[in-house]
Amino acid sequence: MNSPTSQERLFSIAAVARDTGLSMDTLRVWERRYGFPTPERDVHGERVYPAGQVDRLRLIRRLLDSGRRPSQVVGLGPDALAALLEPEAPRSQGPSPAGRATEELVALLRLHRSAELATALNQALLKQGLQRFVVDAVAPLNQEVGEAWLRGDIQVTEEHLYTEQVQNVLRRAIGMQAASGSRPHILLTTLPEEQHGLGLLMVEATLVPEGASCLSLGPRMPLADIARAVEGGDFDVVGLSFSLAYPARQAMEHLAELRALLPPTVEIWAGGGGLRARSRAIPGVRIITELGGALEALREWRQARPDSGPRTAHLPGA
Amino acid sequence: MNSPTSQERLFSIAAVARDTGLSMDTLRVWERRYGFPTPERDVHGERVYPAGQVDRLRLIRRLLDSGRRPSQVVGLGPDALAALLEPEAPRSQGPSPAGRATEELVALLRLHRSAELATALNQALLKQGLQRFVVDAVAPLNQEVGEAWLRGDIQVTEEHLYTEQVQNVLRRAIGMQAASGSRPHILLTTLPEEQHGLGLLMVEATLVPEGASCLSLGPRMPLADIARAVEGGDFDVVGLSFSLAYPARQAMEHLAELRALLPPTVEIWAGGGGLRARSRAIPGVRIITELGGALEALREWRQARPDSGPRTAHLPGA
DNA sequence: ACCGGTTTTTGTCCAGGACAAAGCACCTCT
DNA sequence: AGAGGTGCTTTGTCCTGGACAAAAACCGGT
Repeated sequence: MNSPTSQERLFSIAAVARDTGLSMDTLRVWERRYGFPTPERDVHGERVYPAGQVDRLRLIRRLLDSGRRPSQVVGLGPDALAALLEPEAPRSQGPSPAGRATEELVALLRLHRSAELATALNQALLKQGLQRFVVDAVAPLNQEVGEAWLRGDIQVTEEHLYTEQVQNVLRRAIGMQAASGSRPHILLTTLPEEQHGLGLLMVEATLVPEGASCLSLGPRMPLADIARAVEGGDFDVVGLSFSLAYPARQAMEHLAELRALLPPTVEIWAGGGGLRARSRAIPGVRIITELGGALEALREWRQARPDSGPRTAHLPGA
Repeated sequence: MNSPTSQERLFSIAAVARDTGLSMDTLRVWERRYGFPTPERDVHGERVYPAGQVDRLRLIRRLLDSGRRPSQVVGLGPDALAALLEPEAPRSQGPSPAGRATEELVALLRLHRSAELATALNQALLKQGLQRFVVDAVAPLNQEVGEAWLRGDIQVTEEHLYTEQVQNVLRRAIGMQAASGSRPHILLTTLPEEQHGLGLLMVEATLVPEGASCLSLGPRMPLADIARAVEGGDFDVVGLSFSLAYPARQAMEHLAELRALLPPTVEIWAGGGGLRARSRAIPGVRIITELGGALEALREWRQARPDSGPRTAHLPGA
């Protein structure tokens, strides 16, 4: 009860791993190789990290996520780290990457303005309609929030608040759409190491108005269970979302694995920022690089099976 | 493409850890101590688990969750494991613990009946009203689903589906309630190791109709960030939810830690199945053992500050 | 029957080594 | 000059086998 702020708090290696997203192995090997972090030891000889080093590790994590390599940044002092993080912003200096509306919404991302944020989101939804709302409002907001978080302009709490509010709006809107039962039947989920579930809702919000039957299982579904669900479920498509934070290498690997588990008649659509077109394509897996691509995939699927959907094409010609 | 089913699939230790919830350390130490699992080795000498052993590990995990100890069950053959899992059911043989309505809902928990499930949930909500819906329908359903999952009656996908649907219903209902802005201001979240976010929504759904201003940050918020949010946020209460799956020991520990971080004027309300009244109370932390307790806490808070809420008491007498 | 102390069980952490996959620079061939 | 291969460096993950503390189970005494 003395002075909780003055005496710096200490964290176990497991706690640090949780808070930073770095594995315990990585933390130990960095210490060995780069001389940072330099945890103290408790009575039992176990690593104990002061809060300052944890913060520094978080900065490093941000730099890694934005493309740097560990040898460049681990072991840099706090000031040097800050200097590296700053120049990120002006790289797209001209007209702000997101529209003005987006910026105004970001400004509402403070805890005491949550109600206003909800109102603004709902208004945008009403004005634009669900699909355009997702593409024109939520998607750029997502990106902006992500970047702001990378820069440290936004607190964890505010990022969570944002996620919650958008989720509320999207879920309500999706619920409004009557379940059509028409084809294709799409199973939506993410792989187990995915952290963010928002992308899933965005896809669902895009597809449901088109009359597709989406069944969302939420995030973090083991591969084997996806396969089992598809076996007994009469699905045409499995849709997967990969956020930017997704461990890049594993994505393709797991997709290939899943492809092997599913019957070839079931398509796999995979999308999201975590799938930059780095690797070559996997046969039988459709990579969707932007939100609109989901609509395109849907259209093509229906064209290939003209007997399925109730309202396949709007115009006979185009 | 030969025969994907005949040749058993192989999993890396990391994959098994993800799928079973056991840590890699635990998997290795079990192998050393109990002689199970017995993974093969790949070209590089790394452990490689056949699918059969992974399934067996999942069974073991269930038994551990239901109270057994590793020495009893690790190393048991598949048949012995199944025998142990079976007798769980008839223990509450009489009138089914959950009402009939609950059982009917559980029966809808199949992937191809998701629409019916949603409809049934919504009907129940309309009939009972939000608060009673949470207490009388969702809470027993939660428990029933949890038990069914433990017994293996329910697939992972179905459990996720349930969570998604209930979330949809609750979020919509909560959104309907106009934000009152009146006291108390409650910050709702869970600690980082919490897996389930449903409890949070249930609390919110209970409190919002009473005119409390709830701000939910969703699950998995680091302690430090909770403290930072409260500092600048004008909150009266921090509400935390602990599911049954929460690592029991750490709960009290972390609550004490959080209590030290927050100003003493801010109350902490903690509830959920993860807090069996095992340990002694922490001063300044209110442990809420059942859902109704949240309402009670709210009432007492307002009684202690008669000037705050707009509609504190309904009747002057009782 | 309950309670305090002792023993067993069990998960986590440690050190330090090894290696493959990814990234990167350089070089060659068309 | 660009496409593509080759070799070096970086980096995260996995390995072994040991140690130990917290929790659970046990046990004997009142």
